Amino acid sequence: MNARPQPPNSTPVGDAGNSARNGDAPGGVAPPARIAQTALYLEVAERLRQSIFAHELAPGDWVDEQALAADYGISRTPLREALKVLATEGLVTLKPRRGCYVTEVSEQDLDDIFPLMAMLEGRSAWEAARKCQPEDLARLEEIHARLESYAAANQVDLFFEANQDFHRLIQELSGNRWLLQLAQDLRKVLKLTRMYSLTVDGRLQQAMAEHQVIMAALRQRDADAAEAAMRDHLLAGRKALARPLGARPPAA
Amino acid sequence: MNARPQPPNSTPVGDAGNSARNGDAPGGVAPPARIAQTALYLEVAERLRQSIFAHELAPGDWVDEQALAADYGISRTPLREALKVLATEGLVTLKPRRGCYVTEVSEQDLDDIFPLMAMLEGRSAWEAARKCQPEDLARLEEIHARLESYAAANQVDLFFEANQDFHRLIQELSGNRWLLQLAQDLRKVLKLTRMYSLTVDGRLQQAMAEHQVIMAALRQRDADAAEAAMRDHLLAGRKALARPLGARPPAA
DNA sequence: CTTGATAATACTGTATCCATAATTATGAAT
DNA sequence: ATTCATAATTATGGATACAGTATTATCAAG
Repeated sequence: MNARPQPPNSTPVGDAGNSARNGDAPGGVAPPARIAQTALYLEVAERLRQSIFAHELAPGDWVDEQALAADYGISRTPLREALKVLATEGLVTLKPRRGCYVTEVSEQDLDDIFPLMAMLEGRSAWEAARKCQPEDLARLEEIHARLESYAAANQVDLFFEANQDFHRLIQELSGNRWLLQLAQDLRKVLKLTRMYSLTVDGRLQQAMAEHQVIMAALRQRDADAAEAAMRDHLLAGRKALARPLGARPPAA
Repeated sequence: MNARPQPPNSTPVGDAGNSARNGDAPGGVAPPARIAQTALYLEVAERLRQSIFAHELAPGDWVDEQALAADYGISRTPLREALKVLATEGLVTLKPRRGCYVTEVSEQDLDDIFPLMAMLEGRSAWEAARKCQPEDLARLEEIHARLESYAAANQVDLFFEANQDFHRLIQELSGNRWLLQLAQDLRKVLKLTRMYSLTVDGRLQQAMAEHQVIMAALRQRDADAAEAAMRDHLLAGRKALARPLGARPPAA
């Protein structure tokens, strides 16, 4: 029992899994322009995540601490702290005395994770349907419209981004901080696979059709229907991912 | 793309959230007897969790880094790394430049978390019912029997421990590593509340009755029934917790 | 030529040190 | 007497230095 500097003025709980990002030059050293209010290790963690998602650090790769520290223009200390965070999130694996490796996601992992995501996102949709206000729905409609145009133009990358926004907004609308947290943790892991499913044949159109059902349920504020639609949407996503895995070049 | 020391020999993924513990003297310095294969920061993290669950570090408390480091007989570096991990788990809150505080769980948080736990543990029971083998069931029966005797003797602490084992084993039997991970993350947060619900009136007996239903479903390998029973069990737990919160002395 | 042991190298893990920012205490002015 | 401003103290955040262990390369023996 101690509270020397000051008992926290009733701040309920911390947001683990921040998303700080700054516009540092990718290869340059950090100039003294760091007035940042956000902890360095969190910025580094986010930057590492981006590198991992972009497969600059590919699954199975060894993470060279001093090389990265030199590259980022920082010392090893905040980098190591960031790696601890990513390890807790499951993005990297820390082997004692052997270093840090980017996590590899197996087919089994996907089979395990997708049903969970379906549950969590289904629940999000359920809660969102009950709580969302007209202005929330409007924001969803806006993203939905963007998705539509991206799908029509076959803009896979933009579609992917907007799709993330769509799902994330629904999770936020659920108003359940913990639900959001869990879903995002799993999504981070899924992003390791690069989700090539979206590039498959008519997956974009199929996804849009599924989104339509979700939107319809939300508009009617039918929680059970929204939950079912979202769950089906996720499970369909797993199926689409099932076929092409392994043999799919980046196609940049 | 780099893999200098050695490409990880196909180890799929790391277990975030280790549970390493050694028998160090609580206040003594760590002698050179550390041949430990487990990283120090993980040991420290586990020790901090125990302190938090035991309310030696109570919700809202400030965590004094150097005092703790001195107490543990280590430097601040591994302690800080451990705190980053706990922050990611949601057990503590790191405020930039202001220090580290033990997370406080609100009533709202409980309302958010319990339905999630009900979902996750329900799913665990569902998967466990389909996958469990006779020997697995035997282990469950053993724990179940212990619970029965503890309940009869009103041994709350022992009951609590065995109850954790019961739930955890079912989650393990689900064979879904990610499901286990999510459920345990949430359970850690719930443990912050000390779960006084078990001490209330006939809650132990009620919990046993609910466990009976779960066991019956598992014996018959009825996945849907097991899921429903587990879900109801968790939600009943929330109700039991609803009344007495706030006014419940430790009663050591 | 292959296989084993030994030495060298390099990286991880921990400790110590320094700078910066926040909090607190003290003093002065209203 | 109360309040605001300023200075001192203290803790956090980051960098650097050091120790220990794993890996790799070299060399010798079979």
